[in-house]
Amino acid sequence: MGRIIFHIDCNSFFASCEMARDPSLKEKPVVVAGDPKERRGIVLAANYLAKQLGIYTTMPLWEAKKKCPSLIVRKPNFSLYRTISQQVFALLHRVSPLLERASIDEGYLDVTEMAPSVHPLILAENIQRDLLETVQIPVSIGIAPNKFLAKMASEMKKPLGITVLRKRDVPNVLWPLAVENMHGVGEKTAKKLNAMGIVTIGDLAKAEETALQQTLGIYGARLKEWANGIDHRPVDPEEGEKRKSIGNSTTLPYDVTEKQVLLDVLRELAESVSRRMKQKRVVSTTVQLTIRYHNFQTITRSKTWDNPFQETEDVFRYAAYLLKKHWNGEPIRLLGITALDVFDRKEAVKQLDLFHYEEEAKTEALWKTIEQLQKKFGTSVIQRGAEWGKNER
DNA sequence: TCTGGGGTCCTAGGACCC
DNA sequence: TCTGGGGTCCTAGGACCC
Repeated sequence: MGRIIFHIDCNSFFASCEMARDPSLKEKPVVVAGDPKERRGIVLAANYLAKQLGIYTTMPLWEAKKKCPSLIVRKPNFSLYRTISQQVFALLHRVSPLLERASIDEGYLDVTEMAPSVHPLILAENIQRDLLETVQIPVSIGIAPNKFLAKMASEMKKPLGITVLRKRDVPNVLWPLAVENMHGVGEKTAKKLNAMGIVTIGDLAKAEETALQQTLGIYGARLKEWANGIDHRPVDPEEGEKRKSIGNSTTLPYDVTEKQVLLDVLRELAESVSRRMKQKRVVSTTVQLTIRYHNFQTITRSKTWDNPFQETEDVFRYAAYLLKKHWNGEPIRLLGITALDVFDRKEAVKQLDLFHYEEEAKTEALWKTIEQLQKKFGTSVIQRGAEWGKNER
């Protein structure tokens, strides 16, 4: 039995959020971008009017303004985006709890079980209309038998598109596309594939597996499967919720060499990471420090400690240790702190308890052995529970 | 006038243990 | 007086995505 998977993708999400909050922006070209004075002047999101003028995400803001002098620029407001994202997912969750969050603005829904009672196309139209009416967020929806095809389908019609992609459509629809249009193929992989003579998704689908394996490793085999429309990954609600790391980084307003300034920045980052860890009720044993130098060379250095931590003071101390140890003294453009492999605080308590019990069990076993030896040889040199101080004197 | 900030997954080498 | 092979953990970095 085939599955029916939806991929729901919010169109120009940050820009849509700004327009939802301020409807006067609707007929105007809008981007969300940071402050160029703080060296954060790149486009994070562009609405469709701005996109029509050739403006795209990651474009430097000055370039976008050159293309459109009347461009409206909004500072990013992440708490607004998180709030609206929650509203979007709350609505999707009411459709079905088989919902996996893939990022702040996209998710997968497994509606296989609903198919007998409602036609998928009607369902998709309802979802799209509800989201537009209740939270003013336009979405595109891809409908397909698996996650990969659903993702590819949602990309095909924007904004407010609904696209069905069946397995049998793959040769006609997917294979003619350039390989870099495929989800999972970035700049580097595209270059490698092109060098092997693989230009289209169709070429990839028919490529020889051993050759792929050689240049791309295990990833090559997966890409080939996807290119053939095969993807067995389940829609897993848990997967989207569990965090594996929590980090914060910041580009500094100028390249910094003063140690005290760097430590002040680290403290602020540590506070933020610690606060977020507490919110999520997780702890970690590994801190990673990211340093981006003035020339954009970026290094990461990490260290694992014995005891789980969560407090600002610990995060800061560990990050400062890494900075002291690894900074080569050159001007720094960006600093970041990440708590890696976070886990539930309750697990940490359990682990500590287990450790405790284990140690106790070992001690207990040792005493039993000693008691047995004493029985056997009839001496009692060692007394259980003896007060060592007294005995020694 | 260059190039944000939040993540995930995979690889690979060395240490260490058995 | 020559040097196996598997498993796990730690660390660093690359690629990708939104």
